[in-house]
Amino acid sequence: MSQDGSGVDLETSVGYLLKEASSALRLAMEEVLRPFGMTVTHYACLELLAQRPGSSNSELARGAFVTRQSMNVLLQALEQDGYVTRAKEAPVGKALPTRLTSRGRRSLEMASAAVRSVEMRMMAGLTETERSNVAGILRSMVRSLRQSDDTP
Amino acid sequence: MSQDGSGVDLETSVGYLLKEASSALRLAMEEVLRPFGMTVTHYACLELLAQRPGSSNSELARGAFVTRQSMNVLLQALEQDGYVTRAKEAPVGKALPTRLTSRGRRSLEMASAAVRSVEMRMMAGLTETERSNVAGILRSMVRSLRQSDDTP
DNA sequence: TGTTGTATGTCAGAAGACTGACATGAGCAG
DNA sequence: CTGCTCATGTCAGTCTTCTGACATACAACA
Repeated sequence: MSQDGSGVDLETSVGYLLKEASSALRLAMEEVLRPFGMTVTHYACLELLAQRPGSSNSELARGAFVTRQSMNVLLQALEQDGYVTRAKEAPVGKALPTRLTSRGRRSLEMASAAVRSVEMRMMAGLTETERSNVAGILRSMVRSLRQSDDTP
Repeated sequence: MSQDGSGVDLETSVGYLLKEASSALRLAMEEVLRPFGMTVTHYACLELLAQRPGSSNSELARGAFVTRQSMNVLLQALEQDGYVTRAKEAPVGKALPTRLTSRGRRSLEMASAAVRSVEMRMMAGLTETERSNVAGILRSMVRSLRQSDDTP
């Protein structure tokens, strides 16, 4: 409708659509997490800790797709507010294992239900075949994008 | 592998995979745009203006998935650097039509080629059927997510 | 006419994330 | 053992984006 060969047609560009989808997802998640006073990264951190207890700051940062500096700031706040506990000494290296407190677990439980409802809504408009393909497609794109990304 | 019913399994969660994919795309785009001294939002703004000349600040903001306040800051910088021109008076309402300068067009041309190469790489790992399905899937997810999002 | 609602541009302050930098600890080659 | 590399934690400063707020402009309507 708007392209003649050069340039990127935003209407059909998968990159643009991907950005749009992630933006919509982010908005929807922020909306359901707001009642809990929780940001998306905040929630991601707790969810990661629930599935991988004892993760280090750097591991959590990678899992939440932020820098370890950003995750560090968040972890300090979460510890101060009693959602997580961090080992005072590193059992090995410098990595300090982090774990959820019972308060963190309770908080996560509610948030997780809210987030699940968003994901359900997101998948609701897809056909059965689409639903079974989407994960593989996204994983393939990630793999391709990282091809010559971390090999400079 | 890690879930028993409650919680969100990050390994298979489409929401998480979507976030991961958009993060990878963002990183890859930042990498190819850095040589041009251009951020992703910066590029998105120019690309939007190329396809929809005369767009207003608010229209550009919606197209780039940021707030109009953020886009306003960017536009002021772009105008000062000579990439765009903004009408001094609104022909109708308050919206100030914005257009690319020749410098902006030249700058976009190079950036656009770089971004296209990233998108090509992203699609490279997909099968023919996946390639023809991905746009529809993303659009469906966006539509579902916005269902009761802007109807509070 | 004037009132109400919606959309826009813009300023100011706050929050979140990033880059840069430094020190520490582990692993490995020599 | 020593030097090198890599990963980690953390502090500091900066940047980008967001939220909040206000004024303006048009449209719809009583």
